[in-house]
Formats: sequence, C-alpha cells, structure tokens
Amino acid sequence: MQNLSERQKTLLMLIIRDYIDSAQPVGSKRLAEHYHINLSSATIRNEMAALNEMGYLRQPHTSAGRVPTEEGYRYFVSEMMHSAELPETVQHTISHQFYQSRPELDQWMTLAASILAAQSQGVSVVAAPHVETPKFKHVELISTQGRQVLMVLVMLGGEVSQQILTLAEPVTQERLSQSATRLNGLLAGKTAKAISSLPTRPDPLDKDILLLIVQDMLRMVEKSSGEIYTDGLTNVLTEPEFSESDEARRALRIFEERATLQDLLARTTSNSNVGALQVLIGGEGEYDDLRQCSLVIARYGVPGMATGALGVLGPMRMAYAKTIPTVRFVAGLLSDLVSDNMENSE
Amino acid sequence: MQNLSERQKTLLMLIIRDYIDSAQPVGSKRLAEHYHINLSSATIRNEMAALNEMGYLRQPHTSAGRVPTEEGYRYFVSEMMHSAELPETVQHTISHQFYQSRPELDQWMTLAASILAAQSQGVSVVAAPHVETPKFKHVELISTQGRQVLMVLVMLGGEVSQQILTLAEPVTQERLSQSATRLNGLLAGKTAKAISSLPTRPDPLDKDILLLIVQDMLRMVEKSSGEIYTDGLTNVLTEPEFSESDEARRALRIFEERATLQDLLARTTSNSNVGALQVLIGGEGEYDDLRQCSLVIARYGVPGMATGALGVLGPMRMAYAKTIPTVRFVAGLLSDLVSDNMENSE
DNA sequence: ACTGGCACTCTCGCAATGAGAGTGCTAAAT
DNA sequence: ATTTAGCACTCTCATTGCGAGAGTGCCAGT
Repeated sequence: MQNLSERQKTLLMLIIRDYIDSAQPVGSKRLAEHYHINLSSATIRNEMAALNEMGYLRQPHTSAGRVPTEEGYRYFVSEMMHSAELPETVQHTISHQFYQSRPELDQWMTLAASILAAQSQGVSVVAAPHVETPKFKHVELISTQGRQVLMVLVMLGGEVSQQILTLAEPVTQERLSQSATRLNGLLAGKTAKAISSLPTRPDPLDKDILLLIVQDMLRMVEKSSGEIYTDGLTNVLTEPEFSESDEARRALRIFEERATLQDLLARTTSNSNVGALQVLIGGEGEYDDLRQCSLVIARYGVPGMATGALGVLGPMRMAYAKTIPTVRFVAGLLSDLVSDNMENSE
Repeated sequence: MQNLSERQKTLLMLIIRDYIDSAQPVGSKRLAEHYHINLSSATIRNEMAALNEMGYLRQPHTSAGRVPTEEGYRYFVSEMMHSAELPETVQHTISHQFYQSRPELDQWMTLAASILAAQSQGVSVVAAPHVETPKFKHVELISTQGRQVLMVLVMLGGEVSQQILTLAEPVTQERLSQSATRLNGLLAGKTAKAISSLPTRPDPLDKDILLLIVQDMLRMVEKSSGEIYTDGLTNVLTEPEFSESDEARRALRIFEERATLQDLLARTTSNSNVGALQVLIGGEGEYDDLRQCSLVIARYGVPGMATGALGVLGPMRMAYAKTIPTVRFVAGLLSDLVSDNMENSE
C-alpha cells in the first residue's frame, strides 16, 4: 500500500487538492494544463489508472474524471499531517482573541467553537475539559422554589456541575445550608468512589435528605462529561454534498441529539493521547450517519488532570489543509489555558 | 378587503389547504374534481380570477395554477384561528408527557420544544419563563478556581441566574460565604431598581468585592431573559423551500445567533397578552431573513409574575392547522405549570 | 348566474443531437 | 524502457424540438 512512486504520490496529492476545492472530478488534461508538471496528459492517464487500481481513486462513470476514494483521502491526510502548519499571522490573531476574552471557561469554549467553524467552514464541536476522576471540593444547596433545591457541586480543579433536586417536602434554606456545611466537611477531596464506600451512618437530623443528596451527587459526577459547544451548522448547508443528498443531511441530526455526539468525542479518550490528532473519514464503518463526512478531532488539556476534546465535522471533501492545523493549534492553545489554570490554583 | 362572498371564502380556504400539503400550484380543474363542490371548473376560474385581483392568490406564470400570497395566508390564518382545536387524544398524550416528566423547568422546556417540533414539523423555540421585575431572594458565592467565583442568584419565584466573577485576587471560601450572608440579609425581596438606589456605604472589610458583586448582579438581573431552547432544526431541511433556495436557508442562521432570536421573542412581550397567539407571515417586513418563513408564536405564564414565549418557525406553507392549536395548547399547559409553581411557593 | 366550449399559453418530460471532456490503448519517439 | 502523440470510443451535459397536459380567459348559450 505504500508502494507509491514519488510521481504517483505528487499526482495523487494534486488530484485530491484540486478536487477538494473544485468539487468536480478531475481529469488528466485539466491536471496537465493547470499545474505545470512536465508530463503529458497521457502519462498522467497511465498513473491515474494505476492509482485507480490501488484503490486511491475512482471514477464516477467510465470516462469521467477521477474522484478520491476514502483510502485516497486517508493517504492524503496522513501525508499532509506533518507538514501542515498554521501561518504565524493567523496563529497570532487566534491567540489574541483568546487572551483578550474574559478568562472564563464558557467564553473560551464558545470562542474555540466559533474560530474552528469559521476557519474550517465546517461544523465545530468543543467539549469542555473534564476531570477523569473528579474530587469533591465544595457543595452548595440553594432552595429555589417549594420543594426544589438547586445543588451546585464544585470539583477540585474548578469544574462545576449542578442539578435540581426535588425533595419530598419543603426544607428551609437554613437547614439546607447546615446540610451543605456538614457535607463539605465530610467529603472534602474525596473521589466518587471514596464517597460511595463511605459508611452511611444514619443521621438523626435529616438522614433521608442527606442520603438523597449523596446519591444524586454520585450520579451527577459519574455521568458528567464536559459540556458540549457547537458552531457553524449553517456553514455546511451550502456545500453541495448537503444540499443534494439527504443522506448527508441526516448527519446533522447528530447535532440535535447530543448523546451520539458525546459518544463520538468520548471515543478519542481511549484511542489517543492529548496532542494526537485523529481524522475519521467516512464514519470509519462505525457511524452510519457519517458515511459521507469526515471528522477532524483532537484531545486537549492536561492528561491525568483535566482533558477535553474538540473537532470539526464536514463533508469528506473538507479543507483538511486548513482544518487540521487549526484544530491542532486551537487544541494546543486550550491545553495551555487549562494548564495555566491548574497551576494558578495550587 | 373583507368583501369576500361566502363562496370565495370557502374556495380560498380550500385552495390554501390544498397548496399547503401538496406544495404545488392548484388549478381549477383539480379543485373541482378532488373536492366535491357543485361548481364547474369554469366558475371556479372566475372566482379565482377575482381572488387574484384582490391579492389573495397569485400565479407563478401565466396559466399555471394559483398559489397563496402572504395576504392569502393571513386571511387563511385569521379565519382558522378560532375554529382550530387540538383533538382530545392528542391533548391527553401531550399532558401526560408533561405530568410524568420530572417537575423541573429544564425538563419542561426541552419537552415543550420537542413536542412542538414533532407536531408541527417545523423548528420550535421556547423561552423559559422570566419575571419582568425580578426580586432578590438568595445569593450564593462559590469559589471555583483561583480568582474565579461562581455567583448563583435566586430570584423570588425560583428563577436562577448565574455568572462567573473574576476577582482581583483570590479570596477564601469563608470570606465569600460571609459576604453572601450579609448580602442576603441586606437585599432580601428587593428589586433591581431598589438595589441600585441603596446607599453604598463603604464597608471596611471588603468593600471592593461587595461593590463589584452588587454591580455585576444588577447587570445580570437586568439583561437576563429566559433561556432559549430549540428543537427540530433538521425537520425543516427536507422541505423543498429550504433545500432549493438558500434564501430560506439563511433563515436558519437565526438559530445560531441567539440574539436576534431573543429579539423576535421579546417582540411578543409588548404586542400581546398571555394567551393571545400571533402569526408572523413572511417576516412582516421587519425581518429580512424570514421573508420566506412564518412564525407562530405565543406568550405563556402568569402576567405580572413570570411569563415566557414559545413558537414554531417553518416555511410560509406551514401546517398551520396543526401548528396553531398545538402552540396554543402547549402555551396553556405551560401557563398552568408556571402558575401551579407560583402557588406552591407562597 | 352558471356552464360548456374553444383558443391560447406555459410548463414539463422525453428523445435526439452534438459538443466536450475524459479514457484506454497502440504505435512512435526519446 | 519511458514517455508521448494520436485515435477511437464512451459517457455526461446542455440544448433543442416537440407533444402532452394542465391551466387560463373569454364568449356564447342555457
């Protein structure tokens, strides 16, 4: 599979690059004319036939131009991966935006999503950093209305999670505060696991509330996984792939049901380390709805502490040359921000 | 403009109804055959010509069928408004879903959005109930990370609003809690206005923090306006209006920038009372991006206390007959839920 | 006041046609 | 042994022409 001659390689790269921004099958003549390679169209034809054979290209119909296959895109991406670097001016513009925004997670996530979408002309997804084994720092119980109580849980590292509890009967704010204070003393620095194995000695005062709270808190901490931000949905609607086939359009439904999206992002946790960038092309056989799409995705953050994921979804014919370095750069930037934040808090 | 004969009226209604679910210009012959009116196609033609003249119908090209104009839709809607009622079975199904969901605002909003989208096949928008002149109930300050503090503000009525503050320097949780306690005593039951006119007597201990907090809180309460939930974006992508012209597609951008969306919803505050249902057809000259769309919108809640808005956006050719009663019914349901909630808390 | 009939118009789908682009292969040239 | 020129062939796509179908407006007759 790696037995591509140097010439075949450059040719393949050229063809794919051309197809990516023309969206039309590219033929030998066009290639020979537009790019000044010192080769005749006939030679190119021969090489094309070879690339066809090897499975990197395919023809929509006999005697039309060539179009990259998934394999073709994979080769293209793996070749380009190393070389691609974001121009310094762009790097500066982006950094600038981050450092002049308010230093809040929420702002950063929104900004990251917006930058990724704008640069790549695709749909961006950013998952907030999340601590793998969160440790309890502080809890607050706030009565909002009748039997409803807002529980705000702060993890070591600053991650915040909240939930509304509906109690069996109204409880005053004073008693809630007392409970919270006791919990804070009891649970400081503990992980979810440590808490669950805590002796549940009956508490004469308000044990049922306490139990409920502990339970809910566990559930919350367990399932929590960085909040998800997206942007650029409308970008992709103008791409021919999406306005024609509604197969591609179905892919957008993913963005309405966050569940599969989280799934997709979670995938990167196991498969890759922070810094490594993955490109999923054509759903990789696993995600049927993404058969016509590509996903460029990366983890960011401080491994072992807090990590998140971010990426761009687009048509398979996406502008990898711009998207990949952008994703990589923004991931690096967020990693720095997260790690700065960590050190600050020690 | 109201000088429509009874026959013209029924004809117009029939034509529009037919066009709404066929999406194709409707002609006299087709009309005469499919619906057994005791009229010949020739007579219908005459009436159609009249309706054309009056501006309710128009022809895409000379001698094609007729298509409703905006005026036509307006007439259609205003006629149908009263009669339309949701079938009882559907009413029950919907109520059931609400009463068996967890009694949390967040759940209700999501559910409402999902029901509206599913019933109407359009894009739904639901704005959480919001108190016009919110009164302070409780504040909590929680240190999350370094200099960052999460401020959670609870209004009378149970509305919750939060914001992250970045202080000049780190402050311990104890001191934050003290400040919060003092604020709670000082501000209980006060409106934003009342707070702003409070004497800002310098506080020896931590006056700068206090000032900052009061300021930020005011800003927060001022600008806050019920959170917005949407659903069904993908519904509308299959409609011919959206997959063909990208003019319509541009309308969807509105859902990415929540600002204009809030604007749109806010419009209903001034224009209408709770219970009244508005139908904006073709953007009504004000919203250029919505020139091809219609918006069915209603306020819900308890006037003077907490109100919100909800609605459905779709192509001008939307299924009003289903959308309007659904919007009305869900608005009523949410009104009940909100008002129940109010009483509960007294 | 309605309807039947007629002439007319406009779209839409279908087939035919021809240009253009592309291919593969073979034979010549380097 | 590569590369190239040339040729025959294929397939798409845009254009054209044409007839069917649907629709209209109007006039004259019930």
